[in-house]
Amino acid sequence: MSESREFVARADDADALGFRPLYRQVRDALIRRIVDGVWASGQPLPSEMRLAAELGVSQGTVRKALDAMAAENLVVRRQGRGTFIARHDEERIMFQFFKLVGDDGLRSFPQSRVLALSQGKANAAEREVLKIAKDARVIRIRRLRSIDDTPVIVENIALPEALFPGLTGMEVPNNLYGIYAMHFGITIGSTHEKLKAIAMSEADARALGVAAGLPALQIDRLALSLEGVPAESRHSICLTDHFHYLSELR
Amino acid sequence: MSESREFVARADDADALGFRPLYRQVRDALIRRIVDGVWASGQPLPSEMRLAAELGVSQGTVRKALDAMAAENLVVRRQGRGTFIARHDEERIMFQFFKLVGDDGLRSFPQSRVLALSQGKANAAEREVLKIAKDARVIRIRRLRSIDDTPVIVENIALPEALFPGLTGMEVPNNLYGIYAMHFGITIGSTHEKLKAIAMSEADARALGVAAGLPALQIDRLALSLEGVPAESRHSICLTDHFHYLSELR
DNA sequence: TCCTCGAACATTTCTATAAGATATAAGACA
DNA sequence: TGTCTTATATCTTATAGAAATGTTCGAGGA
Repeated sequence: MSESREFVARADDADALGFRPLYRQVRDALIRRIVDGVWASGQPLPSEMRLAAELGVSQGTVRKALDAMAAENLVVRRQGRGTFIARHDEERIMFQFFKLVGDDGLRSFPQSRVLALSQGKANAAEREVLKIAKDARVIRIRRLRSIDDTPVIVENIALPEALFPGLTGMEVPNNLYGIYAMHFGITIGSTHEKLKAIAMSEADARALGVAAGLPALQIDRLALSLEGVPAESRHSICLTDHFHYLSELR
Repeated sequence: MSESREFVARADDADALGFRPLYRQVRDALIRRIVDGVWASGQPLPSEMRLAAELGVSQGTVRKALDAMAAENLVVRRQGRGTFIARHDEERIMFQFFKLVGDDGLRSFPQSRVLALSQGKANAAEREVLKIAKDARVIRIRRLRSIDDTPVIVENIALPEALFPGLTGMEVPNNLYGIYAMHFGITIGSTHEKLKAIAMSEADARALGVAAGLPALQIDRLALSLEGVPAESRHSICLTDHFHYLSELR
C-alpha cells in the first residue's frame, strides 16, 4: 500500500468542482482503459488484487468498481475464473439491444443486405440527433434485414464520419456493433429508442415487398458510446405481423 | 450479536438443496415483510443497525441486501435519512412503467374513463397468460385514457378475481397499481410488454374517435407481483401520432 | 414573551478496507 | 488415467471512519 495513490490526489482536485467517491474514480479509470483498447474484448482483466496494488487502493474498492461495471453489462465476472471484458458478439447484441422476437417466443437474428451506402454533409435532423457540428459529414447506410428469407426490417443508419473513418471502404457485416468496437474502438454502451405505429411509405413498402399504407412499427434508435457520445442514429421500419418488440421493465 | 441467527440455520437447511448467500436470504426476508404489509408504502424501514441486530447479521450484510432492493426499485435510500419503501404513486409509476412520452419530450400521465367493468369465467387466453385454473374467474375493465382531453389509449384489463376480491364494488381510480398495493397487498414488481403495429379495429377506433384501419401501437402487458405471480394482463391500443413509446437499454 | 438563527449532537447511510470462504483450473502423484 | 493438492480468482462477511441529515437547545433581538 505504499503506492502512489493517484486517485486520492485527483479526488482532492475534483473536490472543489464536485466530489466523486474513490470506487467511482476507479470505475471511470477502468472504463477509459477499455475504451483505449488496453484489453481486448472477451479477454480477462488483471485480478482484483493486482488492480488494487496497481491503482493503490484496496481490493474491496476495486471490487465495488467492477461490480458496478458488471451491472452495466461492461464486464462479466466468474468466481474462481476472473473478470472478463463483455463481448459484443451476436448473441450478446441479440439479447441486449435487439428486442424483436418472434410471436412463438424464439429470437432470430436477421440477415442483412445493404441497399445503399453513401456519405455526405449531415442534414439538420442528423446534426440535431448526433450532436455534431454544422459542416460535419455522415455515413449513411440503408439496408434490408430478413428472417428466414422474409424481409422484416428496412433501416436507415447515419454515422458521424469523424468517428468511423474508412468505413465506406469496408464490407458492411451483419452485426455492425462488432466492427464499431473492433475497428474503430467505439463500444456501444446504451441505446434509447422511440417507437411509433405508422403507415408505411411507398419506398419502404417496396423495399419490404408489401403494400404501401400498411401498419408498421417505426423505431428511432440513438446509440451512445461508453462515454455517452452519440455514435449511431438508426431509423427502422419493422413488419410486426409475426414478430413483436419485447420490453421488460422492473 | 447474541441473537438467534435464524438465517444461518436456514442456510444450513438449504445447503443440501442449494446454497443461497446470507445477504440474499436477508433480502428475501425483507421482501416477505414488505409483501406481508409490515411496513407501509413510503414509510421508513428500521435502520441498518437495528435490522442487523434484529436479524443477527452484520450491518454490511443488511446493507448489501438493501442495495440489491434499491437496484430493483423496491426501496429508496437517502443518506442521513434512512431507507424507505418505494411508493407506487403516480410519479413513480409514470417513470417506471408508463413509457408513453409526448414527441416534445414531456411526459403526461393520462386521465382515465371506465367504459365497462365486469367479471366472469376466464377464457382460454386469460387463463394462459395469467396462469390460473380452468374454472377461475377474472375481473375485466375496459377504459379510455386521454391526455389533454384527447383520447389516446383504449385498454382492456383482466385481473384474477381471487387476487382482487371486491374490486368491482370500488371506484376504479386512475392509477390502478396504487390500489393493488393499498387495498389488496399486491405490489407490482415487474412487467413485460409485447409491442406491435396493427390496424385499428372498428370498436377501438370508435372508442378513440378515429377512423378504423389506422395504424396503432398495440401493447400487451403482463404485470407480475413481487413474488413473480401474474397479477394483471393489459391489452392497450395507443395512438402514436403525437406520442411515442420510449425504451432505454443499456 | 416570542421569534429567529446557529452551533452541537444524535442518527443514518455511504465509503474504504481487511480477512476468511468458496469456486475453478492446473499440476503432482499413485 | 483418475484423484488429490495447490495456487489463484472472485464472493461473502465484518468493521471502522466519513459524510449527510434532522433535531435539540440556547443566545440574542424585537
